[in-house]
Amino acid sequence: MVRSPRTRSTTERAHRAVTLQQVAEHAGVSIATASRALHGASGRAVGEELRSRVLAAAAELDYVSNAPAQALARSRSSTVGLIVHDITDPYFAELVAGVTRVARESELMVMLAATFRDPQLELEHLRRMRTQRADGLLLAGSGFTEPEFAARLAETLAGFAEEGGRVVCIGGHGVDADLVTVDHRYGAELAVAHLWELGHRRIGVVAGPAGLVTADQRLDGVRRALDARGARLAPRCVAAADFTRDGGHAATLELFTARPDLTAVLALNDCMAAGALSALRDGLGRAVPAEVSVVGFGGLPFTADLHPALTAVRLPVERIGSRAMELLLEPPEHQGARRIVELEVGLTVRASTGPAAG
Amino acid sequence: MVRSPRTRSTTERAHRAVTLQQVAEHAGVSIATASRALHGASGRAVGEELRSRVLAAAAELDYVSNAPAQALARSRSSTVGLIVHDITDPYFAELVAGVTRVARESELMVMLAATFRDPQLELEHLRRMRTQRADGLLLAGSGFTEPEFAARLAETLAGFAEEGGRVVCIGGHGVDADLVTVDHRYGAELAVAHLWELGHRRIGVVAGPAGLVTADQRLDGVRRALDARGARLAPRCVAAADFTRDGGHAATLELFTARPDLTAVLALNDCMAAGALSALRDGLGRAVPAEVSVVGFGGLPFTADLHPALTAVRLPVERIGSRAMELLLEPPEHQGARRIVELEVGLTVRASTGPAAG
DNA sequence: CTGTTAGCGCGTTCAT
DNA sequence: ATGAACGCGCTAACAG
Repeated sequence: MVRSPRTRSTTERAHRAVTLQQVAEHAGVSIATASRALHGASGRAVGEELRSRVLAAAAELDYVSNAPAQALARSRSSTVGLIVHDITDPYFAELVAGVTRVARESELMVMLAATFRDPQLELEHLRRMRTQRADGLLLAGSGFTEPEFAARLAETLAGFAEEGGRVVCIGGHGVDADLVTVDHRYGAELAVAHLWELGHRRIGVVAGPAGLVTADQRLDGVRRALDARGARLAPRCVAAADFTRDGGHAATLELFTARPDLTAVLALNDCMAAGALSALRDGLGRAVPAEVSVVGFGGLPFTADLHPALTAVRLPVERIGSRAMELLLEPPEHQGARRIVELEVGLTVRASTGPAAG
Repeated sequence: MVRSPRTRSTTERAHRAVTLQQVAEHAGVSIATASRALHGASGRAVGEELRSRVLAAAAELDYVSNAPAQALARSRSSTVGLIVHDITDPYFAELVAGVTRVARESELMVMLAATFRDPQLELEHLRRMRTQRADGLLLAGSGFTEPEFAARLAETLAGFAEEGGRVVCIGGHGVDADLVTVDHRYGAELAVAHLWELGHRRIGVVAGPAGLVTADQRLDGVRRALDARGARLAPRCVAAADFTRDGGHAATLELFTARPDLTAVLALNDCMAAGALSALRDGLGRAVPAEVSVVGFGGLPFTADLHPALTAVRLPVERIGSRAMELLLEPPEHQGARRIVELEVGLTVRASTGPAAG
């Protein structure tokens, strides 16, 4: 069985890896038997005798199966795509941890891509995931409300689904796909209720960029919670900025410039809350919580080490990630029905909130 | 050209994706021409006329190339593997950010895996990356000094390299591969020098688990820095624990139980430093920096928001990640020569260090 | 239980 | 410049 010695382009791999073919020859069996012995599927079991001979041969030759070839033959890549906004945000890091944990247990590879909240980039990554023929897609980024983007996203996802790919969204999306989320509005309600009970009536909101579903939901929750108490969220009581620490810092300065009389600020994510604390302390010279109370959103571990320790809406982030991955794996029972998993939110009260100043 | 209608197993993708074949037919050209028009390689250029017809057909049919098939045909997967210890550690998150940024620019997919500092898991992931025929491997985890593991690691990497895969390590490894790192010893030296100048003579070290190359190097740096000043690092002045926030907390308690007279503690990573601060404040009731000074290692953004703001050895983490990815892409000029890129470390002095108490 | 064989979708020689 | 045909490594029918 002579192998035709085609010349190789320089970009090609230097030496070929051991193939199933070689294992089969080495074990003196057919290639099919080798495949079955190694993966135990199709055509039922293999005789004990041959099975062990194949395994021995594989071990001896240091055989490593070729996933791309398997993917081609089975039209399943054993790979899932995970798209996040910003991995340096502990929220997404934790999410990724949850996803990868389940993925490993299921012997799936995770392809990671970050959008940095750029819709264009998101579409680009999506396309790339399609190219890779990912078996599934976890969308933790996205959530842009901009209509044209939403349309293109829906289109791309439809294409992906049509080819048999599964999609699970994390956090609110305008997309018709399975969803793992929390009740962001209720979370905001918890935060407002807490502040309200402490006597706060002038509450500012450090918000994320407009046009992100999750951010909008949280803000909406604040609004409704205040409405329910006969209060109103004045426009000047909301400052929007990047969903980052520095964004939170800037937004807080802006907020207190417009409304120096605020007694509490609710940041719509943990990173922004960290920025808010810093702005209040170093930029504005307001004591927390003596003069101003601060609440975060997420409640990730690092918020316990902020100063003062942050009161925050608690999201089960690792669970969100792992549940999303699980959902991707469980075949949907009812064809076509959109599955929605809503996990619980809570409030972790720590030192950054206190009674409203006189 | 009748397509044999094989029945599909249920695990297979529902509907086939558009193939190059179909694009070619739709454009009325051969499959080879379609391929060339779409990727512009091999057999030189394609006539303007046909080229645009192919492009139009591809767009019309929403053609998305099949990466596994390409990988099989070209023996290149356009995929790199990235192995980290713990993504929830901001250090690794930042590293991942650097890697993915460059990967995107180079149109490469990144497969992420986390070891949680389990050598077994690391080997398992490595194998999986081989299976995927990753073009390259970025090893940010690993760094275990345990001989048997090192041997198996070397073996696996050798196999990977033999098949044409490239490997770049991040941080010290006992592995003979290209390396991007910093001078951890010098970083430790900076920290010790800083504390020494402030008058500290009884310095404790909150160390990571033994058997990690990086941790060992940092500890060694401390040792040498103290030696150079005629001091000694007593065994009881070193407490080891997990490289995590809680590990740092526990180790600090242990440290001060054994040596209540310490005036400074150097944590060998940022997370542990966060734990140290918490232990000193809440567990031990020692004021920082009035009674005890604390230095971290990494200097990631979040350390600025700790209380007090952390003095830390500053590592260019994002750069480390991006340089590693770049190194993976640059073909080595001198065959066989191991490339080592060493990036600069510095010291960020903030509020957690001060003069040694009386 | 085991072997034979036909594709999976694409890149790439080799003719034309 | 274009097309025909082979093979990449593997899975899954099908035949024994």
